Amino acid sequence: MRITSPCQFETKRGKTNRDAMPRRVMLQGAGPGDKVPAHLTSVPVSLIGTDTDCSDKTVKGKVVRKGPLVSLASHSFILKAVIQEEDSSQSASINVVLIGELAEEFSRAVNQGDVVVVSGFSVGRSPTVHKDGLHPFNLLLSGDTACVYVSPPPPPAPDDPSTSMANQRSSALPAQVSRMTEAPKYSRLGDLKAGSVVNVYGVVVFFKQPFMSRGTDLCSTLKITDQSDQKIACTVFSKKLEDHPQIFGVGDIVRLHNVKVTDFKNSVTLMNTFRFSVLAFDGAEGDPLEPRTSSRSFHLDQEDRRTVEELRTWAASQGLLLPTTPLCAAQPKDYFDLTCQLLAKAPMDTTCTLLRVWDGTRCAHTQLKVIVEPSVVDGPTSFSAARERLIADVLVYDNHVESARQLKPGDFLRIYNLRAIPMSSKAPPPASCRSEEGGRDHLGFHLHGGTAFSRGIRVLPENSPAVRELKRVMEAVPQEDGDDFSEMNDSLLLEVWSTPPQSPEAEAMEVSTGVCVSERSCAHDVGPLSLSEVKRLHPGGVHHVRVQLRSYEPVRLHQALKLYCSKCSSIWYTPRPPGLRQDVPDDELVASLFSEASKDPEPCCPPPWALSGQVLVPGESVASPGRSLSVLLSTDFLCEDTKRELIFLAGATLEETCQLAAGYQHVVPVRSSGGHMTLLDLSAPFLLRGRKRSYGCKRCSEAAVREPAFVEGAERIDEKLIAEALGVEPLQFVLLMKMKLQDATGVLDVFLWRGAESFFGVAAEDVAANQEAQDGIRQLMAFLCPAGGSTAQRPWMDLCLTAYQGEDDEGRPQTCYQIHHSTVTRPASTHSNPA
DNA sequence: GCTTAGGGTTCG
Repeated sequence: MRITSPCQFETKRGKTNRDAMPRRVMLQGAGPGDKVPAHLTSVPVSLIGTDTDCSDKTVKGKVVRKGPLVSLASHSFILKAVIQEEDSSQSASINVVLIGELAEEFSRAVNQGDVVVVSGFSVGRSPTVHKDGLHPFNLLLSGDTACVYVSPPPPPAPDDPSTSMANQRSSALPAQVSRMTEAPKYSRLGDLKAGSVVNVYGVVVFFKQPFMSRGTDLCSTLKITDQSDQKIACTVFSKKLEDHPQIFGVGDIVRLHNVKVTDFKNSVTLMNTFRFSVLAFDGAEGDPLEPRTSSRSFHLDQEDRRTVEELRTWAASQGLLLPTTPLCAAQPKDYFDLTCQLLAKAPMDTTCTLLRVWDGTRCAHTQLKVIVEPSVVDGPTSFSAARERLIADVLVYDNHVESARQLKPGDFLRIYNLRAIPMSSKAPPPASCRSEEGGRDHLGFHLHGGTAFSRGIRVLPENSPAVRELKRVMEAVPQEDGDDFSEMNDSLLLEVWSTPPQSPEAEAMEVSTGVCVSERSCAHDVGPLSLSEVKRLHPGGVHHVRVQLRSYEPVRLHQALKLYCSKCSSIWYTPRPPGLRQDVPDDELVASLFSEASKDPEPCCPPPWALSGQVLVPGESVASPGRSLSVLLSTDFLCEDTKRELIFLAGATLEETCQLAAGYQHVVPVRSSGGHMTLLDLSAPFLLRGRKRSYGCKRCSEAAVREPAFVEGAERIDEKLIAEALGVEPLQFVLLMKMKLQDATGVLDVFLWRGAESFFGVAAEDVAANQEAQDGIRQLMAFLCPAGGSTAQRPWMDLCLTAYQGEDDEGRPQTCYQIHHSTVTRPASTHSNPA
């Protein structure tokens, strides 16, 4: 999720001195010392357990998953990967956690698909075994002895059409060289030099579907742009359709590898070279980051994702995304792109095919219907009268007849540059056509021959956002003929597509309908405004609106949970709440920080104010009996009532720490370092209280283990007191969402942040700690914005918005909005039991 | 063997 002011995002990127770094990720065949030492013996993954003597052992496996490189404080890194044993008859996978420089080097030098041999590891319990179903233990690689030996993947089979770029390079070049180019550099489109071969990202501003050239190949042409604001043409020639970019529309984002920069008529042009590859992405912010490619192996890392997100944000700010037009909005003489489903098709003659399509909306104009012989129709030959009113008859000509031949009824299509042709009522339509009713403005839909203006047809995959939206609209259309359906008028269908009616009467009608499910708690004496009125006003005001929720980000709600530092105003990504997925840092990473800290305990003398002791971790079973851990107790808290309130715990795993946190009021995880106690890295919680975990700001904290000041008369210690003593600036859990609101006059993006807790009626801290609170928010969002529901089904909300001056990504002033003083009041029926 | 295209609305 991207937002603009008032919040600043922290980008967490460490720096390391690469020249000073010893190489411990060895490329086999790259030089001396790159071979796995002969005295090491390989151990099968299935035999790994905590009793494995790891000192002279190696584990070999293919890297089937490589996680992002996550930076910790002190310029250190952590990275998680999964390796899979290839040779064993029953394939076994195990998590590998790398820490420090090794993690950074691994991230740079190892790709998914590589075979690695690891040595110098230790074995720990995998905290994610129940979730990922992988090996109950994991391999921890850190310190000077840990080493990774890498072999490039085997060369691809000669008949494999989806040969990856990495594979080609690995087989064509020495390993060392291939790895140097493994993290590709991308050129800005403003910096291209003729004659060079480059990798680029760009937003598509023009494209043609692949078409047959006069030569031997299919040809695609693109025009792309980026923040340097150059529009660069790109031509792809290849006989194979799968080599071509899969562009669905203007605004898509493409990543091109190995394109040659040439000059044509004093303009820079890009052309594919023999190592060319392309990925395409949806261009809308918030869409899944699913690359479209027919290559089965490609490399996409965090940096790539970040680049795509940046381009999406930039493209949105430049208005580069062009929406398609629903049938109900098609006007005579329009050229438009139509996203639709094919119901039936029929050949008319050798140069013309009829496609019968619908998109769930009804054309506002009387349509020309094409009469065909039922025997030549592919698909149903007749539909109910109600459905028939929603069907558009599209005639496609010439080169598009061949594309139409490949289509099957049921396919989801995008038809580019479709023409709505007004048929004059004075000149009678051709004999093969009849109008639905007698009328003046009959519309015919034609896809003319040629490829100008992207003209063509493309099948969209079922999982694409456009098709999901299309299905959502279609599902809202009643299935049966009936009175209710015949009552359904065009304005309702327009509303389903969220195309605002223009007339004030329509506005008034819309605003007055619907059940309202929220209330304002503010005392502002202002009247309700429409969104279009709000947008016309300058920042600085407070507005009351009645709106529906059109969409929201992040869709994965746990990502709305952030950690906020009130001192430096940074918003940090949250650690994953138990049981949910999160990117950085997740529970596995937090767990490995504990594991790392619990290894090789150095002797450590307790500070004078503390007493050392032992605590027994409750054992789960005979197989894993409880063990004793050393703890420090503050002497001040040894008196009768408070002695169980604060303990400093060293050498415990995350799992053990959580178990102890259930029995003690306040648990501070510590480790010994250089003979004295320190806190763990601040990616780990500095304090656990029952299920609640407290985190500190990496920027503002100066952590040290110190005795909390006992406040005279205070009955209990709390997070604040402990954080102060430890020099930790505690982070606050916050909820942050971006919502797209709509009313009959338009849409408006607003933030829900400061007002989020009162909006949802829940504390962010509780959302972080318990599943019920998370489920509650999820249900509430589903109620406000039901998946598959029509706009008409969405409840209305009375909201109070504050408008303020923020900045966009380039620092330009932009009016931002936040929801405040508003609470959703759900009807009783939606208070469903989470169980 | 190393081109092909190099956008810019229509027969119907």
